[in-house]
Amino acid sequence: MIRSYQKAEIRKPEILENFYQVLIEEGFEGASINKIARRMNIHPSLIIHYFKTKENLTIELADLLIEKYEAPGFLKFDHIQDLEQRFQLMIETIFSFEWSRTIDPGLHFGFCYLSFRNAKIRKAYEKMLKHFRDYLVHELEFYRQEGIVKVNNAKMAADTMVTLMEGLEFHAHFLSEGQTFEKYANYTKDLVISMLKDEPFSSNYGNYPKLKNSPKAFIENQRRYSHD
Amino acid sequence: MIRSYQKAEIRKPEILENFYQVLIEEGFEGASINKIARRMNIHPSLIIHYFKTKENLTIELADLLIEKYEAPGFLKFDHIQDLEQRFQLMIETIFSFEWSRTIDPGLHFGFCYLSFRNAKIRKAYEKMLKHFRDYLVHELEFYRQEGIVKVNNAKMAADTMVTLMEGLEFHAHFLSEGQTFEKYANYTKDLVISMLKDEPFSSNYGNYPKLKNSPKAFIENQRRYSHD
DNA sequence: ATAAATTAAATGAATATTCAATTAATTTCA
DNA sequence: TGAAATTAATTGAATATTCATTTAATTTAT
Repeated sequence: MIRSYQKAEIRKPEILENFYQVLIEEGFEGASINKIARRMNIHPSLIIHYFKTKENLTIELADLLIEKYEAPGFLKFDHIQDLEQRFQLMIETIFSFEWSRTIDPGLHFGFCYLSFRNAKIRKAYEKMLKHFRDYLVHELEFYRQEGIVKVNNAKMAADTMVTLMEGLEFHAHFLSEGQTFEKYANYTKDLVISMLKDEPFSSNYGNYPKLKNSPKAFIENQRRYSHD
Repeated sequence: MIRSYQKAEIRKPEILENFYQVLIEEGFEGASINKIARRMNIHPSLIIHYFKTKENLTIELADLLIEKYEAPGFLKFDHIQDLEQRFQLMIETIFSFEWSRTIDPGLHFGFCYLSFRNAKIRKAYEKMLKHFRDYLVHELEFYRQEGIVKVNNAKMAADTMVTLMEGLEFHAHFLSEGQTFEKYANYTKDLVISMLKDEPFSSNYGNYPKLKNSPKAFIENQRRYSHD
């Protein structure tokens, strides 16, 4: 066997990346240290050497994936002057297909489940969600001061936004019936906006001017902040 | 080893019940045929005899749990004359703690995850959710005719109700921060009602007259229909 | 007596993990 | 600068354990 030497700082993330791929292909039941090693042409014990136990490996992967959501750049819209537009881009972003696919949806549910059994994973997940929720609370309070929204309970509203964001994936998997992600996402956006603006639902339903090319808007925003 | 003979029709559900318990205690990774057998004081191969493979065992358990949700009695409110009250009891029921705990929440997420990897489980789950959604569509159309609600897209509204019901468990697990289930559930109910009645959210927020003793109301309704 | 229910015994494959040995890269010191 | 010492990366081989499953035998009920 030809050895290919790598520094730990290269090898460790490489192992995590391959673990991620094996998980997608084989699921949590099917993913084993041997399979990761085979895939990488390295010896299984090298994985143990770096992570000690499989549990650690799983936890470190969870942490890594969760970091993706906490990357702050995607959720900065300060460059947009018009506050109404800025607000809408935020809604557009967090209910976008691209945003929902930051990690593989199957794995996402897998880690959700694991968080019921592993305190560390649960904590990490919780922290990420609360971090996101607090960001939304902060934003909502800003938009309230500026007269864009009318929320009397920002925390509850933010909780609901997180929950609906989560629900979007649930719906896409179980209830979409072949319809586009966008269709139900738009409905959800309308509901959220009517909640935040305190207007009857029908006044938003279908009327809210969806940004054309929302993926592009999202990606553009991503590009904008990827180099700082 | 003392043998305890049971007919298949007794033994099979008994195995499923014990599998359910082992799953709660040990999770999907930890649950094995041996552990189920040990728990029951029977031989592992008896389980194989009845279910052939572990996969079948899992699928049959999923089917069984899903049936619980499809039991029609819990969702019949015809005995209430006042339509507004009847409508509210429906909302109260599907967003109640008791309803959400029809099955263990951890397992619920587990099966959700499994549905990404096993087509049969996914199908069963999907069928159950759609069945429930269609029930809601039917009810919403009735209440619309009676002037209780104002929905112009019953299917979307019903999808959202299912999604929010699902989201309630998600919230309870990750975002509740020790607060009661009811607190966020009430917020969700208000949101749903404002969506269905097409009123501004604030006109319902906190004002919707929550039925006192909602658990009792739920259990009462359960009792009422458990013997037919 | 026959079929159903149950166990016994054995299977092989896969599992995570341990420990010692080997090779390469890096640092030390002359 | 360049050999020697040290550390880091990697493999090899072996571990015990657990796993689902098979086949054959045995017990019980009808």
